[in-house]
Amino acid sequence: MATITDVARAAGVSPATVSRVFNGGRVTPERAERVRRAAADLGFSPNRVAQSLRKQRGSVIGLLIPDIENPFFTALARGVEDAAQQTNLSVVLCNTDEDIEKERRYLGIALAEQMAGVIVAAASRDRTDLSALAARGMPVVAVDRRPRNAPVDAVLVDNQHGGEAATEHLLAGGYRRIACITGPAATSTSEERLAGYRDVLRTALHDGRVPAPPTGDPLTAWVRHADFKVEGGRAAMADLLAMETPPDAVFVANNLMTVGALTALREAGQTPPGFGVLSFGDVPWAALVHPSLTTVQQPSYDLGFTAATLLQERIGGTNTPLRTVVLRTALKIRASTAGPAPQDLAASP
Amino acid sequence: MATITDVARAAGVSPATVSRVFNGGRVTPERAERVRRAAADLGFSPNRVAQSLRKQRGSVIGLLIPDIENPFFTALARGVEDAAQQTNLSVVLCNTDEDIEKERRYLGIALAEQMAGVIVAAASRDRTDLSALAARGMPVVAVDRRPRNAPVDAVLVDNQHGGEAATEHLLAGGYRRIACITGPAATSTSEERLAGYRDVLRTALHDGRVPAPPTGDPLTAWVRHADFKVEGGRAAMADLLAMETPPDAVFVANNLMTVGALTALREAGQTPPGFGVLSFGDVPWAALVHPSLTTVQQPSYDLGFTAATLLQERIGGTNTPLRTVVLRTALKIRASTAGPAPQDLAASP
DNA sequence: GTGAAAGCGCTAACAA
DNA sequence: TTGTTAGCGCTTTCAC
Repeated sequence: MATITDVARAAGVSPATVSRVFNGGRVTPERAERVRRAAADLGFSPNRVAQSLRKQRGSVIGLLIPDIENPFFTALARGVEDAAQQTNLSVVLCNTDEDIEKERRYLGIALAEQMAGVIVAAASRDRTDLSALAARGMPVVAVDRRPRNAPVDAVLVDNQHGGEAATEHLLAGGYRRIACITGPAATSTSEERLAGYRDVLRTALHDGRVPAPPTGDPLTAWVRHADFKVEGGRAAMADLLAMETPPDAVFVANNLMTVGALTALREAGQTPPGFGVLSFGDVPWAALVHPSLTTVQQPSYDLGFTAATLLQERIGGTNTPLRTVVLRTALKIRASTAGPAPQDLAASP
Repeated sequence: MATITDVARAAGVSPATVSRVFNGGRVTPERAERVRRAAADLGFSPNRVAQSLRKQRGSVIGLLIPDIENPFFTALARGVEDAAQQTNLSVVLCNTDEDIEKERRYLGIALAEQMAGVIVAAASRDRTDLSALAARGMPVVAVDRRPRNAPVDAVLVDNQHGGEAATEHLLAGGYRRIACITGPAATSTSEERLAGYRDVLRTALHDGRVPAPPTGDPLTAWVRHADFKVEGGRAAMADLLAMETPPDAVFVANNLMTVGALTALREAGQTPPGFGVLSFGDVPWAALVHPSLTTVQQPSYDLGFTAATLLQERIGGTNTPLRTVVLRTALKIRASTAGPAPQDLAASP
């Protein structure tokens, strides 16, 4: 592998000059040309490791996501990658598996590899610790999920609003016993979507538009926390269906749990829209699901693209105050929430 | 950030001793303990960039895959990651997008970052160029797809056999006009799966078990090449259905194209098993697809795990001759190939 | 505009 | 077993 010194010798200049040619320093055109030719001849390409060591900063950005098998995050990753192309930073994808320990390890690696910056969808709102990076002055952008008390830029969606819109829509469709399957309580997105659900439901209960469940806190009885995975969604839905007074619709807080919930419904012989189903986030290959699913659409790609853009600004040295960008979701109405089955309507008082 | 020199000073030893403590050199227990304590106090963790520069080899392995949005590859990636944990190498995921140029860039980065090794699912059988890595002595393992003439270890599945089993099964189910939607001709997996289809079909034509299509080469008439993506599968299926004598079953060479093909079938008012559908590779969230799909199951996770294991052996310095590991696929029979509709049976002579 | 020289943090060869 | 020393390939003063 040719080094900068080899090129310098071949071009009859000093290594410093070669470096300048490749980094936009001032060099007379004639010598620059000689250097470039020599470099091409030798197949030289600068050693990024040496560059990183010397500059105390690499040209890789780390992207920490909790579930590489969730299409939401792969779309987000694509957004990050596309944005990163612009500055020829490369992206390292790290799958944290919703595991705080794995996440901690990867953050350590980011530090040890002197990465240029990190984009993180935090495994936990409270336990994700970004302080070491901050201390080192490494730029960090939080994406999708907001870690508490971390002094970082953030790119999020309007989760609460999405949760509200979803629940309103189910109410408007005639459903009266609306359940919610949300994610881990330690995740900001879970809680915000749930909060949206609760706010709308509270009002509806107050108005008398909706009956209270026979037992328990009406804002809790039909709520289940799961793990954002398919199997978790299935189990939660099965649990809801086994209740004495089961719900007649469900708002599911992410795409994979919706897949699980639909499976459980089918096993129980229920189908939308007789039983209403609304998913936060598009279900992958939803075209194959019948009936088509009403969803709160997430701008997953843009989430990634925006985060990478902000990060690159910081890496470039921007000193603006911390920014939080909130991207809009949109309710996409399809068939799965068209209204409860007639017998259900008759049965409700 | 504390350096090895800081730790050395704090512990009253030389930097070399500190290095030895962290790399398994011989150090008296007492001093080793002092070093460890000092390191802990200072929050020291070795600078991986400096390590890489000095050792001329990093602790990152590159994984180049053609489509990060395909669950087959994300499962494979998980396998790689899990295997890599064992030697605490980290994995950089690079999405080449089936684009030979992007792939070339990433291979260059692998070199410039002095990665420990590379696992690659080649974008092209003929045009993927691994020679620069070979020249540099960087270990490489090909996974899923075999690049031609590259002197590297490979981990593959028995594509041809899978294609044969699939076609046999459709024949046995009573389908008589079996189409094949395969991937790009430049990809080894496409061609091998197609070869399996053709071999079985050729025999069946010869035996007279199957009628030749009215026009064209019987081994080509019902074959379509697409791009391994959903939309490509949809278009290919639509094209097949528009034929004067359309097929009555299809063998689709990958999971995403199957999603597309199913969409096209639905649009045309056809449903399995009346129209037989068999997918090479599991369709994501297949549980939601009705009827359930017969598939050639791929060991995607193991593909990745095995590849990473081989790679790590090479990185460790194994000098065994080149190995090709072929993993078995398994035909998983479900409902989508249960046999053609009665009227079709009646109609065929 | 150019080159000489120092040094980023670490490890490996050698000497003690 | 331990320390000293050199150097991985690059960028960046600093002097010219």
